[in-house]
Amino acid sequence: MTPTYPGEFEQMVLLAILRLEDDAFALSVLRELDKQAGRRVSRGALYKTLERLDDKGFVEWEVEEATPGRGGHPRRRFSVTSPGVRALRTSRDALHRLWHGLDGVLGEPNL
Amino acid sequence: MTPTYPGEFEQMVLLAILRLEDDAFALSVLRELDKQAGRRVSRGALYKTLERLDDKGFVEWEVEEATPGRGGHPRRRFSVTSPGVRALRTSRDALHRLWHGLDGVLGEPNL
DNA sequence: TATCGATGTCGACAATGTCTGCATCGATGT
DNA sequence: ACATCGATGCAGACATTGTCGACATCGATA
Repeated sequence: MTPTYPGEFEQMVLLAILRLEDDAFALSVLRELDKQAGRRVSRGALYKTLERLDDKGFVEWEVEEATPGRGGHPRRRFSVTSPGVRALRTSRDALHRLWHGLDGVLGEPNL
Repeated sequence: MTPTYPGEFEQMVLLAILRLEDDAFALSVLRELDKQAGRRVSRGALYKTLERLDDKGFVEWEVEEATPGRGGHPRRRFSVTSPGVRALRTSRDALHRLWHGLDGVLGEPNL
């Protein structure tokens, strides 16, 4: 069985969750993605991705314990599992190796 | 119009082509991908990706001027176009920003 | 009570990722 | 001559990801 790699967007979602730590609710992830990566997607797009990451065991979540007055569906706090972190490391390392030595062409990272 | 982002594998292919410089023929790209990123795919998979990158204007190619004795189809030498390099920079910067500060969780890059 | 805001879910469709099988055509072996 | 091999390339099919819009829920507030 050939391993299946996390897609481009899936990686970003995982990273956004890690950065948010205890504040990793879906909509915060959406904002973080926009802020850090300039990536804007609809909520539906994000939820689908989150669902797929859950299927792969890369994220898990718990419903938030009642926040005072908040209507609608209870929100879920996401977190990245160890396999998720491992997958992230693998992808990052592969890209690093390919980027290595190409600064002349790509220029320095623009943070 | 929402820009469409290069996928994970597309990025790797572009990077491999850049690294190979004058030796960027399809099968060399395949070897480079395996060597640097540990990513093995079939030839068909690569050609399809190359075709799509061409449609997007991220790569271009020229047929090789007769190499002494080489049967089969003439091979194509690929190169990344400026839009291709730009797209690569954009993706890289987005990832860098998301990675930034997560060394504690992800560990140092393993080159 | 009508709306609003923050959530979540569904179904559809587009874009990417990936494979297998087939075709081309020098070189080499028999 | 002929069968095969090796390095290429192409086409079809199908799986996985990426992405959206529309709809549902339910406190708070107008």
